[in-house]
Amino acid sequence: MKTAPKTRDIVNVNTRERILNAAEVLFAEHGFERASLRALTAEAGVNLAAVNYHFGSKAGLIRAVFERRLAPLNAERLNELAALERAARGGPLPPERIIEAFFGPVLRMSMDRRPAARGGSTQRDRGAGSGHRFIRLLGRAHTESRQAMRELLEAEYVEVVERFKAALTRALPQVPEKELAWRMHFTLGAMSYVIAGTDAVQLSASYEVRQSEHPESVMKRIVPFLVAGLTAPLPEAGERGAGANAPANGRRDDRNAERKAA
Amino acid sequence: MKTAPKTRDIVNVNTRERILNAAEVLFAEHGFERASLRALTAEAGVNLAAVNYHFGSKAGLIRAVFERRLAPLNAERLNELAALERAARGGPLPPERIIEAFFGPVLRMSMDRRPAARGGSTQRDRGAGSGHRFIRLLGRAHTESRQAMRELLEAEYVEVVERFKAALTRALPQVPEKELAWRMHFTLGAMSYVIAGTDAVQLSASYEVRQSEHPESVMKRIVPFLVAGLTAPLPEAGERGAGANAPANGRRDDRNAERKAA
DNA sequence: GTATGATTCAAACGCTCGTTTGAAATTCCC
DNA sequence: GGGAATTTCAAACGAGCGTTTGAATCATAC
Repeated sequence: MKTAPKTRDIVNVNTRERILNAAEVLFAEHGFERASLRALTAEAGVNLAAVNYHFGSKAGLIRAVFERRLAPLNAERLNELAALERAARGGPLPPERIIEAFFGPVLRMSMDRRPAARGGSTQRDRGAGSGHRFIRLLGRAHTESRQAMRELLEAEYVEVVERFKAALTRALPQVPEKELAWRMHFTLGAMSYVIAGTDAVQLSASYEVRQSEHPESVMKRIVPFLVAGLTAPLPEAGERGAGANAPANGRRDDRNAERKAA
Repeated sequence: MKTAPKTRDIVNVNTRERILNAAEVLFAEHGFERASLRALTAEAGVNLAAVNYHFGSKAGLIRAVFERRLAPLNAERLNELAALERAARGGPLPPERIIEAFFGPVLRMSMDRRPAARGGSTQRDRGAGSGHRFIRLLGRAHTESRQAMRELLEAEYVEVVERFKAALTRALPQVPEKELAWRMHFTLGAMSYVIAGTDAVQLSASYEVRQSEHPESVMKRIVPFLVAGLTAPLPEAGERGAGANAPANGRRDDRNAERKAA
């Protein structure tokens, strides 16, 4: 067909990477099941059998797609957290810094719109950057329910989750461990939803909201939201608290009112 | 095979409902793609062709599964909201009541563990209640990216979203419309993640957290979290507020840049 | 009882999928 | 330059999918 890779580019793009790049695109676009190896290898301009030759199976390919990007991403998260802790000299970190260290690398990667890895996209170039594509894929993976996918992500995430949980525990000593686990769960949900970009309920009229918003502005919006949630008054304590009836002014400088609970 | 439905039960369970019930189970368990009509009709104890006879196609079946439950669910949401507004006599509602009106019906439905609809589950009875099953399915649908699914949900949700958005706008007048749209987006993300029950990153050690937790206690935890987020200090305004300790480096002083909105 | 319409059934159709195969092409190394 | 290893290729395999078909069965009204 349109395979012109007889004459290799100056920078020879090997088959493995072409497959990985095409897989990122198509998995993000159609999901893991619906993206067929035939469509995928056509997009990459390689032979159908190449996937099984290089990755053993489709499942192996999926694993490789994640390993290629998730490891550096999580390493960056840990780096940022370590830098914060170094700067804090043993003191607790501000929760917003922790959130930023976790979410920032993802958002920054989602801004990465350089052409894929090593001059890859030979076929029709989709313009979208490799990072951006992977982040969409990652969001999808977060809400995936297949056992294999869960295990794959869990393995990659285990250290990151441990470290960030510890940091948050120190940053929010007034929040009991169980409560904090739940709040991290809510936090992860909000984040996943955002990076997945698949708001099934497009908020109707305000649909345009998400369109063409810059990642930095997303960060500016989500961090206060999550920090407020993480530091919210504890549920079991007293009244329903928060901005309850006397609502309006989101001010709530009663911040450390949440003294309750050990 | 094990099909004994020659002798109908006293309460005749018609084929349509048996299919819908089995579809709920298997779609929730394996997803829409992976759950085949063959497995589904076997579970229901009906003939393979019955799906196409009664629902036209697999897509028609999916649509029917949602319509059967989503319409009543959203009607209940609107009812609760209307009751709140009646009680408030024109005044703004407390945000936590609005959250509860939106999330409550879902959580309550997830507690519904009565046997399916009309004595349905003839095959091996899975014990799980029909409501519970559907909610898991709904959570999955929320993170689904297929165009048809998005449109289906959007159609069912459009009125609910409009009404709740209006209520929140009135309850939180200090939050600009665009900011509120984003915060609703985050809110929906946290909710979807919870009801989907597919936390890919199981928070490792605290994995047991989500296990066997009662819905009411989930509600008690998530409502303060979300209300705090919805009423958080605005990002462009003044300090990062919240529980921010003081210190740390990353201070960005460009604060009130961005004077946007209405 | 018999005609009529609705429903169920076993079987097959056409298609796409992931994977395998064995030969051809290419690359590598001496 | 030649032999071995690696990589690519066209083709096919076998399985599973959603759907269709046409006859058998059932329910209902005369």
